[in-house]
Amino acid sequence: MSSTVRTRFAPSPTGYMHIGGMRTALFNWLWARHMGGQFILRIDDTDQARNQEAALGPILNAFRWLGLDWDEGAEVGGPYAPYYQSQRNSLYQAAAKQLEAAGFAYKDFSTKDENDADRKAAEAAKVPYLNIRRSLDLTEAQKEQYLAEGKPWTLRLLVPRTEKIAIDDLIRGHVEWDCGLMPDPVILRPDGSPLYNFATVVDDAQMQISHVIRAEEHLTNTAVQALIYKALGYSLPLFAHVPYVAAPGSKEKLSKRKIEQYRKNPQFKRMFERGDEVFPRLGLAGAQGLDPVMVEYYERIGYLPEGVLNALGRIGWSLDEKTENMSLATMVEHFTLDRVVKAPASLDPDKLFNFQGHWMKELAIGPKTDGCVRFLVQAKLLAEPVSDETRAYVQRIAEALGDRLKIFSDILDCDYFFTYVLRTDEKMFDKRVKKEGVPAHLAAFAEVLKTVAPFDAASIEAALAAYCTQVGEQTGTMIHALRLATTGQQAGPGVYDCLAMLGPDKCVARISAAVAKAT
RNA sequence: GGCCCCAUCGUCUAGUCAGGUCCAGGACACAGGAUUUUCAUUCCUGCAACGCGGGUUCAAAUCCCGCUGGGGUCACCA
Repeated sequence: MSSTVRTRFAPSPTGYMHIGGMRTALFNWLWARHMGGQFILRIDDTDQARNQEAALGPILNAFRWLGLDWDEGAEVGGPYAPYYQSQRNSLYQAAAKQLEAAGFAYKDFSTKDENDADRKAAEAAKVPYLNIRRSLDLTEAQKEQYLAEGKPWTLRLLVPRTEKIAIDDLIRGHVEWDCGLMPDPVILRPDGSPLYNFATVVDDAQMQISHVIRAEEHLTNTAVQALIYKALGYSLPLFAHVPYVAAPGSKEKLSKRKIEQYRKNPQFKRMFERGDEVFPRLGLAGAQGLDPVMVEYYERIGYLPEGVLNALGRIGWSLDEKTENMSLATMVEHFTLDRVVKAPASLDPDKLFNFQGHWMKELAIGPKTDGCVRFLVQAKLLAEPVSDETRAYVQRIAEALGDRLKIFSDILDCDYFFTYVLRTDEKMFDKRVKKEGVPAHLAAFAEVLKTVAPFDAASIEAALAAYCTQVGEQTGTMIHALRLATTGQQAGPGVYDCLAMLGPDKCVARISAAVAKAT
């Protein structure tokens, strides 16, 4: 048995990679890798001229970002090239010819209008629609004449209406359809171009795909496809229909079309809001239209591939009864189709964020610093080229930030380390700085700071403790006041770390400015 | 509406195929507490589910039937 596992993902170039589609792709990739087989990335661009590079770029980029490589397919080629449906027309034509010659397909001269009318009539009569096979009654002479006249025709598969067709799905089990209820599907348009259900079968068969792992929404298509496999004389691949990914807190398929509605989704809301906050600062306002349905959103806002992958892997699949945090390698090692659930699962932004936090915590300081630098540069808080000294500074901030940095764009909240803006949250300012005795203490402590050496967290802490003891002021009061005066924030890394990183000059200047404002 | 699929805490899930160890386990979220003179982390505690009704059985979340509910799909889109 030459049973190497070959799976594929076949996106059509839509200009973005859908997060749900990515999950399906991941399962395909995982299964291929788990079994030591091949993963193929084919491009289903049979449709329109909406296509090509601009529309495909984000999709390939999503795979690269997540580290999901493909053995054959777009850009890399392979033994069954080409991997773009738009370039495989001769294959479809040959297969169509074969079907027609064998009597499994026929030319249908009916027009779309006629078919629509038939469909409406069936609907009105409350009977299932079946296309009326008028063209089958045509004599050879009539057909010749139509052809000579150039009357347009489509090629339809002749469905064996007395039969049943069944598959044994790896996830859903035995599923059966009554062919008597199936209209003859069009497999070739009047212009000769193939339709999805036909092209897919020709490609999957020719490319020796062993497991067709795809979203459940294709389950119904499988009946037609199975018929085409049989008519073409191919044996069926194994099918595995995974549940689709639903919108947060719902059972409805996550859809790009419902984006506006998702803005109000309580769980999605935070993601949108963070995006609205961050993307403009990164120079990504408006046009890009980044939203959490797209994989690109996560990359741009600073998620780690590990976080996204981990979350995706836990939508509809589990390793066992308790493992949550999984690397790609772990998933490859344990992934099996029989542990994929049958019911749709919704994307959980909270859980995704939690996985992200876990992997960010695991990330070594080097790459973490690189990520921060990248975002700081993009937000123009740092200018390129970034010197070693600056990089070291960012690293100190990243270290001080510790677990507070969840996604890379969080570093933008620390802009006070790079620029000075005295935030004017008046209420907080009044409460912490413009408070009886505090401005005077701040001014006095600023003088103390000038003499602290070395200017590190420990020395500053000792100096403040000594000062507070001496003047009989609460340390807490001073800590809050100092934080607000120097960073404008109420929360963040330890205040002594902040002061140390800022350095004596900036500390003194900012404290003076705050004191001036308060008096 | 026809066809098809699905049904365990708010959410992701374990358990269902091989009925008992499940008055249902883990995680996220949420609430409370401890640590941290901030925030984050960490730790502890709490909240919370087998859709309903029949069967089969000594025993059902697990098997069978029905109902209800949810969803997918019905193109000369993919």
